Amino acid sequence: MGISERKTRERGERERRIVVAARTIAERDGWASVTIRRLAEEIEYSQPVIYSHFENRDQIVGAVALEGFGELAAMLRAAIRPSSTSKERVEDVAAAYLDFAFARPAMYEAMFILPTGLRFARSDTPAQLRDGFGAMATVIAPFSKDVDTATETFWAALHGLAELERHGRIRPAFRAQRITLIMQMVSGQL
Amino acid sequence: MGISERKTRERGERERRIVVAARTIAERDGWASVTIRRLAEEIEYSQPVIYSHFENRDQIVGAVALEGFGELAAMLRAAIRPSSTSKERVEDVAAAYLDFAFARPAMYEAMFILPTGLRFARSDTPAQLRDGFGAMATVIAPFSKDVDTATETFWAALHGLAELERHGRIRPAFRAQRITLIMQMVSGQL
DNA sequence: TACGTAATCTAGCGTCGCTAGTTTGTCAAC
DNA sequence: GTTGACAAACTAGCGACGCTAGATTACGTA
Repeated sequence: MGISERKTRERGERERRIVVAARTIAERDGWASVTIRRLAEEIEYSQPVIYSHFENRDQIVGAVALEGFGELAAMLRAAIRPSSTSKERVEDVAAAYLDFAFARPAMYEAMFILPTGLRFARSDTPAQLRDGFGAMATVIAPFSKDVDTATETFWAALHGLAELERHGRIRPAFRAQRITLIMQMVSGQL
Repeated sequence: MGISERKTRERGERERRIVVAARTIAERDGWASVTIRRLAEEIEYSQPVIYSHFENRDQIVGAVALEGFGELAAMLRAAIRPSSTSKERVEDVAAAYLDFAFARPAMYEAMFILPTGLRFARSDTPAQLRDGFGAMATVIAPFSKDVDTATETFWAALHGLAELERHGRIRPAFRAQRITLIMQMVSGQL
């Protein structure tokens, strides 16, 4: 009988609609506007139905963030062109990272600022969470013996640049120069 | 007549008590526990009194954050020892910055994560907000022609390290190695 | 057709930020 | 000393939040 399969499928589709609604509202009106009541209205079910899909609001943010990590990883990988030099690759990945952060501020917030219940560096950590790191590690590898530490530092530098610029605390006009300095850290020379 | 002076003074003291209470509660129970109701109870006045001192909750967070910027600046300046080499100074300031972030997570959150209504890079920007940057610029200056950009990048790297480690996304055990890499960025050689 | 379970809903609890409207306190003029 | 005006502080409550207990409806199975 395909009945229970249909139910499972419909349930999955409804969950998707919740996540899509959360993301859409967040990107248009900010995360403060993503309320359980509003999501329930959006999917045309009552509020408790939301809680049959997610334990709490944070987990909904987490579901959106997980999508974001997948998309960030894809963007970083896409930025790596085979024809580039090793240095250009690092530069391109850095630029792609910041582009992502500024083009999708709500998504970036879900991924790095808001509580999400996501667990990093564990055995059950989803692939999306590892993949972005992997993309960065790929371009960092040629420059470092301790790739993990170098990648962590590279990532941190990019994250800091994204956050401080997003909050208006460093000058947007000098973004390229700052990336150049990051390059210097990675490559060990200018 | 000293009556109005007394009133002004008492009003100022009450405002201090609000800020101190907010900070104390935040450091003990997190910012979510800092509610207007709780602050009112703490200072033994009704809730509207809080709003005669601050426009809204964000401004209270901002007042605490402002204190934090002053204290961070002081800690960074204290980390600069006259006997150190230029490189050691950068290293000491970096370590002091991260120490601050990890020792006072609630304060760091108020300063860099939460909405505060504070305005940076403006004519009316308070001295505290500029001073931490100044301390970093002091130790960066010997290594760079464009001190502002280099300091921004240094600051961003430290902020990123603090945030990613605070959220458990990079390995605490490798903090020193990451600082070494930041040094490399600053000094242009290992 | 009757039943038991699963799915969904209504209604509401406790809490939040914030504020309208009222009461209380204080000081100056008569 | 009484009265009136203004400032200070209070009570009470609005609308919204996350979340949930308990009632109701829909539906596959016997």
